[in-house]
Amino acid sequence: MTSAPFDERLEQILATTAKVFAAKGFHPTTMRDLSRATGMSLAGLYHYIPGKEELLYLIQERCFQRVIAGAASAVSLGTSADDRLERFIRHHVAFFARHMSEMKVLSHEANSLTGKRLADINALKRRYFEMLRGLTSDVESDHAAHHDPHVAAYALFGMMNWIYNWYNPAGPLPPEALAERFAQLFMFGLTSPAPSTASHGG
Amino acid sequence: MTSAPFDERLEQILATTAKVFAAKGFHPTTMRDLSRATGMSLAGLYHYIPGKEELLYLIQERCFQRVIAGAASAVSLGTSADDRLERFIRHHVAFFARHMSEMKVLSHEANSLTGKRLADINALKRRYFEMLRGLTSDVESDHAAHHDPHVAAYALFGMMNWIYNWYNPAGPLPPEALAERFAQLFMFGLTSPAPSTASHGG
Amino acid sequence: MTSAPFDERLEQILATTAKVFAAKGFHPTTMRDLSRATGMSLAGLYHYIPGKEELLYLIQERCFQRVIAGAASAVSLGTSADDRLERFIRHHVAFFARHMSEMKVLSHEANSLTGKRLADINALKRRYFEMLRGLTSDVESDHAAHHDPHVAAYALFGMMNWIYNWYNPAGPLPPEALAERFAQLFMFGLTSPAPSTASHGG
Amino acid sequence: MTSAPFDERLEQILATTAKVFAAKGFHPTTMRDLSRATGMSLAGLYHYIPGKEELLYLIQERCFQRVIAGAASAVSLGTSADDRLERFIRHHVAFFARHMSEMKVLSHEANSLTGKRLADINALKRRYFEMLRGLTSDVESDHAAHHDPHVAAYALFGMMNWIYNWYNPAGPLPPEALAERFAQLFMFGLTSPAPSTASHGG
DNA sequence: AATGAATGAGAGTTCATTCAT
DNA sequence: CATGAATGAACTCTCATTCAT
Repeated sequence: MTSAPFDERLEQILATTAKVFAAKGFHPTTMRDLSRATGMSLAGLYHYIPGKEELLYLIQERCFQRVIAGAASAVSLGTSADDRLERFIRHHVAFFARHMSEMKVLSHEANSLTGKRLADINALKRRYFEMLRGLTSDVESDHAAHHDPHVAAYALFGMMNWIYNWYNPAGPLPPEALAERFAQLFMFGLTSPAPSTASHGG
Repeated sequence: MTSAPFDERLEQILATTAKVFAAKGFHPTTMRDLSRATGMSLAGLYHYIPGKEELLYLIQERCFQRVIAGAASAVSLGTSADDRLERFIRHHVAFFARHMSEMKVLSHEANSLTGKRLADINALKRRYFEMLRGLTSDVESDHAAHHDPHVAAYALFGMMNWIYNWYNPAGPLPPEALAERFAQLFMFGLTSPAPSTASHGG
Repeated sequence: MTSAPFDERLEQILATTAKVFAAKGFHPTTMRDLSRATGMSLAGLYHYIPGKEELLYLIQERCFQRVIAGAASAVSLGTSADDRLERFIRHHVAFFARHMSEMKVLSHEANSLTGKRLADINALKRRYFEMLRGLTSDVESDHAAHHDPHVAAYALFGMMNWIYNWYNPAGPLPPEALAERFAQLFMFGLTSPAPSTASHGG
Repeated sequence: MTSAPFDERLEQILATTAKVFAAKGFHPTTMRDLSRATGMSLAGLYHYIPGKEELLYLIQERCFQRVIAGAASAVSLGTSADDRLERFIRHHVAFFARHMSEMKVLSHEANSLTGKRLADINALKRRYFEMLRGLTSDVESDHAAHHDPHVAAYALFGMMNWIYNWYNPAGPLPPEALAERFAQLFMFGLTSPAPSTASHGG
């Protein structure tokens, strides 16, 4: 049983494709690039997917389903509004760091899909966004800080999604530290003092 | 002498092109799209620019020069580190709102250039980034909040540049209000209370 | 032993293929179309035939052998030149109506074969044509109507073979009636009166 | 003024294309074949037409418009039903002989178009068919030969359109003689005596 | 200054066919 | 006997760009 079953092979293709899309962008990437990167023939790729756009769709769809599920699970363990928001942030950043290519493709190629595929992904995006908006809204309520909560949610997403432009998960700043910094920045702002290390234990 | 001079015509072309690039993306936009949008013949366009990539370069280069100059001028009026940072934010958001297309092209097509053109733009980007990093660094110093300041700068840029994904400057939230909210969020965090309206007048 | 023997299976394939070729044309039909239509896998088809062109060849070859044999047998019962010609016409039209797909493929895809296969089919075509030419020639001799007899034969074939463009055997005009009308038209022309119904009985 | 204007060039392309389509068939013909046959680059062709199917459409549409106009004009000179029908036949055959390629493409590629283009051509085809059906109907009335007149019209079209399968206009039988023979066959049948040669001179 | 015409290179996709299992 | 997987070759069409006028 040397030949991998269909799904496994498709998974390989999607993983490789995500890397190439992340590196070159969806439009500049040619099917021939993907053929080369996957080691398959051009026609062979079409055995697994009906076209280039479907590749992008599959990458985005799977990735979104996973972040959404992961976030839901992470948030469910929270004990307070603040705690839940922080868990959301930690999860998002950690997931992004672990799936850089896919998440970059999700963030950067948001409008490279068309028609029904675009609509599908946008529906997922809305779900994910609403999740975060609920959390920021709750935090603001708790702190009697009443603002338009969708602005805060978008601000946070911007902060977090922008990282594909600069962050290297293998660099000196580990994802957990980045997540914590983001959480602190977003909750308490730039002017808040660095939390004492002890505060974690107490 | 009904025909506009060269530079004026080029300006028109760049403005129109920025809109089309913003709407469709750089790669999906064809020279024929630009020919149609500008009302010029395809060959006519080539009298003003040597190629499609140069259009992108010119849009990005001019736009960057202007934000940088504008930011420098805005910041120079600041009376404290906090004030200077807030002025930077206000300026960036206001500029973005006034030049949505160009700024989206700047943010989204950061890697659509190649070679020397890319290097040129990246140099400008670095200058602009360093400007903000200096400001966040100063604010942190003032507040004895010592963190890696480039993370904060990137976070703020992410927050602000992400707006091309959701913000409508002509909608209910005017750019000034958005800028203020961003400034407050970034400086004091989500948990800080809404500033009293009186603070505006006083 | 539920699986049909090789020849039976081949027959099914040819019958299905003829329908698809008739409906879509030889060139636009893909092997995948045939795989779908026959319910077999793509590779499975290749167990029965060496390629797409062979399918067309087999359909044409068998069909031609049958019309030729049928025509010979029908004509052999004739009692006069006129009678023999009429029998040929009746047989051709009836056969066409009973094997619409195959006959359309024969008529319409006459030049979709290449090389030896084309030559083979053309030889059969010539044989069939010569048969009819002999008959029209005899009729003309009998009526002292001397013309180039191959023109008449081609005219009649045109009249009869064209029916795949318009005739529906399941419609109001049954094949026998069509054949009779063609026979009358061809023998006596448009201006001849309709034969009295009585003439059939007497 | 060495370069031919757009329309003239398009005309050349259509003429050449008709020949190639007639020789190889629409589907087997590749755009590269047409590029070679016209002496233009592949991309150059697309300056004149939006795609391969449009070439087929234009060839069929123009050809149909011309036969229809020519037939109408020819028929209008007729002095009796018989005369008008004969004129129609003569015109059709002569036109076919003069425009063999286009007429073969019209006859043989009747269903290679799709969608609106197909509908358009089918509308023209109906018009032309109705023209002939009116004529055969009138002739039958005059001769008190009452049959379903559309069968006769289809028979005649079959007779005439089939010629692309065998007739060579440059061969021993000139188009006028072929037309006359068809007219005689169709009006009076195979059994009618050859018209006296004198009738030609007098 | 401006353009219609033209093109080389390459894009995504399809196809008939093969082969290991 | 049957098939999923795979592929080389080729297809239609598009693109950024050039050039004669």
